[in-house]
Amino acid sequence: MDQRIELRHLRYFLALAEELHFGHAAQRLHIAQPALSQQIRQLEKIVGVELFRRTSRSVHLTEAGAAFGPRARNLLDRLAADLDEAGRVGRGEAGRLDVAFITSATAIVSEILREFSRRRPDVQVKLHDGFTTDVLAALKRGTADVGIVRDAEERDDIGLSLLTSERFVAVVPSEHPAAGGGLVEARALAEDPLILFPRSAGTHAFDMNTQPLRNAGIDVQVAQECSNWHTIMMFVAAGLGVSIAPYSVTTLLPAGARRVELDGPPTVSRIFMATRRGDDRPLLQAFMAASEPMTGRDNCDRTTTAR
Amino acid sequence: MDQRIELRHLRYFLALAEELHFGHAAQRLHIAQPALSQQIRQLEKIVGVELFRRTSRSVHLTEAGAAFGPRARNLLDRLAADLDEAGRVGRGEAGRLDVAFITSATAIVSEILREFSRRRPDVQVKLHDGFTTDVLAALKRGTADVGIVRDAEERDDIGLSLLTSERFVAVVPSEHPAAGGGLVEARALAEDPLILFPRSAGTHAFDMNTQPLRNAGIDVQVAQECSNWHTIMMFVAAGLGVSIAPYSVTTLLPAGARRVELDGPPTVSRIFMATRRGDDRPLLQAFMAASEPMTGRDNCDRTTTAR
DNA sequence: CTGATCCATAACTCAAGCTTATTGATTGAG
DNA sequence: CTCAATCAATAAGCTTGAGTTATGGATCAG
Repeated sequence: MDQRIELRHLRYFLALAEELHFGHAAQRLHIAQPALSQQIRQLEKIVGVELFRRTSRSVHLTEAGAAFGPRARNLLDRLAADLDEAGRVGRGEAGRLDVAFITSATAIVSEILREFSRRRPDVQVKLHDGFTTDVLAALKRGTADVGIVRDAEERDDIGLSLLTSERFVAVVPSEHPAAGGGLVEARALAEDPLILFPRSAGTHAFDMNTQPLRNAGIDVQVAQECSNWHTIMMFVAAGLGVSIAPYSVTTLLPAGARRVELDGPPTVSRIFMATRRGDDRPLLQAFMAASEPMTGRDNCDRTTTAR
Repeated sequence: MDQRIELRHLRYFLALAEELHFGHAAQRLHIAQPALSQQIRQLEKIVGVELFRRTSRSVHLTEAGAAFGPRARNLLDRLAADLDEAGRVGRGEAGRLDVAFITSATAIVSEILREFSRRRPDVQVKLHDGFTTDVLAALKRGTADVGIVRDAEERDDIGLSLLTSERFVAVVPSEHPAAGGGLVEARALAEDPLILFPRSAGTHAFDMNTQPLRNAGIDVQVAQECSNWHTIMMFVAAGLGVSIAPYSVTTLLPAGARRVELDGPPTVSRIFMATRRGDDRPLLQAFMAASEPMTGRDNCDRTTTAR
C-alpha cells in the first residue's frame, strides 16, 4: 500500500484513542466528524489492520490499536524533541564544539570552559590538546572549531583574537647561583644547558620564547627538547639545565626548581583564540563571548601573578 | 508557529540531505524542483533555523541540519517498524498472550507452548498458574486470554474444548499393603487418610477426582488438604496417607510413594482449553491451532503411559 | 561575453482533505 | 411499542495547499 502515511494520521489516531468518540475527538482536533472517520479509515488501510472496533454505539481499541498507541505517542514526542534540538543547534544553544588548545594554556582554557558550559549547558565540548602547529592544523582541516594558541602569527585563513598576555620568566634548579631571588640577567644563564620545546611545535612561539636570551646576545642552543612544559620543569628540577617559560606554566613547580624574574624590559607571550575566517556560527560566537571576561587581562607586570 | 509539520517534510529533507541537489532530490521524489524548495523552506520555518545553506551554486547542510538528519532518518525507520508491528499484532503474529493454567497440567501446557512459540516467535506468552477456579476467574476478568483447566463445566460465558483425558490412579506409601503391584480396589483404601486438594479449588474437578472412592461406596473425607500435587505426593511418600490423582501428575513420584492402578471401569480426568465466548482474535485461534496436535490424545487405557 | 547550471519566485492547477447534509443503526425514555 | 436522541458512515460539494510550468537571477566555465 502507499507509503503516504502522514503525521496527521498519528495525531488523529491518538485523539480518537484517548476520546474513544469520533465526535469529541473531531471537536478536539477542530475538524468535523466525517473527516476524522475518513482519516482513521485511511490509516487502517495503510497499516492493514483494524485499529478501532466500532459498534454504532461505541468505539474501542483493538489489540493492534492498543499496541500502536504508545508507539505513536512516543514518535510524536520524539519528533517534537528532535525539532527542538535542531532549533537549539541552529541557534548555537546545543551541539558540539571541538576546541583545540596548547597544553600550556590549560589554565585559561579551563576558565573559559567553566563559563561557557555555564552559559551553554547543552553543548558538548570536545577537547584536543597539542602544539600550536597541531592546533592550527586541526582548525584548518575542520577537526576543531576553535583553537587556543600561543604566539601565533596572523594568517589569511585563520583569524586571531588576543585572550591574555604574560611575561616570560626563567626557571632554574634551586642550587643554581641565580636561584637566590631578585632579578637575574639573561646573560647569567648563557652557560647553562637550555631545556625547551622543539622549534617545530611552533616556530613563532619558539622565537618569542627564546627572545630574552637572544636579546642578551646569547646564541640559542636547545640542549634538551621536550614536548610539554611539565616534563621540562621536572628536568630543570633534576638539575639538567634551565628554561625560559611563560609565567603561567611556572605557577606549580616541582621541588628543586625555582622561578626567577628576568631583568630588563619584559618580553611577553600572548595567548590567542584562533578561528577560521568566515566561520560565524552562533556556537562560535557564544564561545568567544564566554571568553570575553578573561580577555585583555595583562599579566606582564612583574608584581602581578597569573592565575 | 504552526505545528503542521508532516512526514512529507522529513522525507523531502532526507532526500535533499543525501543528494545535496534540489533538482536531483526532486527527481528522486517524483516531484518538481520548486515544490521541493517550497517544502524545505516550510520545514525550516517550522524548525526555526536554516537546515541547508544554499549558494546559487551548491547546497550543504548546516550544523542544525546535520544534527537533524540522523534523527529524522531514525524517526521514519521507527515509524515503519511500528506500523509493521501493529500489523503483525493485528494479524496475531505478534503481541502478548496471557495463559492461565492449573499446575497439574504443566506437562501439556509446556508441550503446547513449545509448538506455539515455534509458530509465533514474536508473541510474548505470559504464564499464570493456579487452581481451576483461579484460572476461570482470570479468564472472566480478562487477566488471561486462554485457560487450561481440569474437569471444568461448560458455562455460558466460557467455552471449553477438550485437550486430553487421562485415568485416575491411586498413590500410596510404598509400605502400604496395596503397593505390591497389580490392580487395587478402591475399597482397599477406605481406612487410609486421604490427602487431596481443597474442594474450593475446583468443585467439579474435586468431585471427578474422588469419584473412584464414591463409586466404591466410601464416604469421602479429606484428612489433609494440600494446594499442589507435588506436595501431596511428598505427604504420601512420608506415609501420611493415600491419594487419588490424574495419571500425569504421578509420572515423577518421590521415593516412598507408589502409583497403583485402580480396578474397575476407569474414571477419567479431562483437561480443557477454556476461552471467553466470542473472543475470536487471531492470536487465540493461533494458540488453539498450535494445541491441535496434542488434542484428543487419550491416556485412559491402563497400558498407555501419559507423558 | 555567452551558455550552462542551479535555486528562488510567481502564477496557476488540481488532488485530497474538509465541510455540510443525510442515512442507518442502536439505545433509552415514555 | 413508539419516539427521540446518539453516533458513526456515506454522499456530494467546497477549499486549501501541494504540486506544476514558466521565468528570473546568480555563479561559473570557456
